[in-house]
Amino acid sequence: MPKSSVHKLVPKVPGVPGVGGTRRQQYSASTKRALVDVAEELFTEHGYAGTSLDAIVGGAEVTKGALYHHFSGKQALFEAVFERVEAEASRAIQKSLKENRDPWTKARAGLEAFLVVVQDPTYRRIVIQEGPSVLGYERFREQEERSTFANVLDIVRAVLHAGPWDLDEEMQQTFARIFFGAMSSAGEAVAGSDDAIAAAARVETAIGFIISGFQALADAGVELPEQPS
Amino acid sequence: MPKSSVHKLVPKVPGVPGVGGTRRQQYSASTKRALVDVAEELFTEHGYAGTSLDAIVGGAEVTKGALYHHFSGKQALFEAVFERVEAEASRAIQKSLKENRDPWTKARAGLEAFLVVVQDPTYRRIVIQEGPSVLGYERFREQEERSTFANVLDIVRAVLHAGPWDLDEEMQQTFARIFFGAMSSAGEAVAGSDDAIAAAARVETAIGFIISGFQALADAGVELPEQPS
DNA sequence: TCCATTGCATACCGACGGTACGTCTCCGTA
DNA sequence: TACGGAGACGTACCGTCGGTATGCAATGGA
Repeated sequence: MPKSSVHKLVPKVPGVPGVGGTRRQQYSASTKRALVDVAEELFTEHGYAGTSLDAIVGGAEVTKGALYHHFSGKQALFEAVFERVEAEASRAIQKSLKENRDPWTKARAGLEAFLVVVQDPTYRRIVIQEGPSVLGYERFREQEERSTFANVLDIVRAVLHAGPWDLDEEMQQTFARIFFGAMSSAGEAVAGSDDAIAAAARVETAIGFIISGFQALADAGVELPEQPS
Repeated sequence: MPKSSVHKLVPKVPGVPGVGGTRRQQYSASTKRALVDVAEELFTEHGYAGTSLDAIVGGAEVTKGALYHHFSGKQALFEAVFERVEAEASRAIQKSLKENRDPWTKARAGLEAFLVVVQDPTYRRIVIQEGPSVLGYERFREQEERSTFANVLDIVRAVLHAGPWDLDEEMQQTFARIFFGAMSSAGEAVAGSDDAIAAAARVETAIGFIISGFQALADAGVELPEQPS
């Protein structure tokens, strides 16, 4: 029963042609999306190792032939899921950033958005929990670098620029790394808490306090210690 | 050739008896340690999924029978490795903490020790990279809670206590989580950097700056914002 | 000396990731 | 309209690996 391709069940709609390439291409893209959809669901629920390819292709009502036609293997399929989840998270954060202009409030808005994202079970499982292990830390870092981490870097740049400090690129990256890790870990604490709302409030208070420390140093005109180069 | 037990090759030393139980117990403990040793090495090098039990028992010169006699399965073996790596890291950090008394310098010493630990490839791979995925986040958190994280919590308590703030338990935990995540992420940046020494220096500068922010707020007598409870 | 227990070795099973190959359908071209 | 090729799968199969069942020999207490 699940052995027949879903495409044959979808009749052609003659009135709406050519919006996404030929019919073949549309069908192909549809099965590919179905595979990623099911994989995202199962990976989130049972983890990477706990999800068999048979279960994925069964859920998508195709066979392994289809899977290996679109992806080079299980890891590549996971990577596709990973990228989609990451991209969506990044978009959500960027959206909240555009609504603010002042660096300090922008930072707080970004923090709030990140805390929402990190409570999504899919993001937690796919990106935070399984990501480093499945992709390896190198590929994981590369992916993060141009999505969620990029957002944090933007915020940090803005905040640092608001102070009297003139930091080189690497120092900005270091600060961004630190805050990114802080927020990831804090997000985990929030997501794992019994009362997520209260936990999120505590995190916002704590990081807000740290930011206040920055502001205090900025107002006092405190310089960074000398960098041995 | 690797099928014969190593124990038979070790003759009894009659002059040194009873320091670790009977001969049987000594042999048993020896093979168990050999398994954990080899597992730690292979897990570090090839990861959890990339390491087969055959490779482990081959390296330890025993068979799967021995492995399954001592451990309930692959995951249990990993857990044994994990605990040992974590315990050693925790010990290293605690040692550096005892050498300092002032909270602020204690914090900086702890940071320095942590940055050293996190550069150990074994710790990175076993604890940070594979830990959450293999153990699941719940068990991972439980383990961290009573080892490395406990150290960070101690430091944070000391620093917070040095200020004019009176924070409840949960708020202290929140701050500790934040700093723990910050240092983990920073450690990753250090370990993955081309010039680890320079990167470590940048991290120390950055976190030192954050701590300075705390000190500034403490000197100014700034209170934490109201907590909605 | 006896024998139950411990500590392992051996043989084997099922599941899973991956591959080889066959087949059907669509689409451009003559 | 006929057709040939390529894309998009389906099917059967293989090797590996985690885990299990069972046997056996050494050990050490009685």
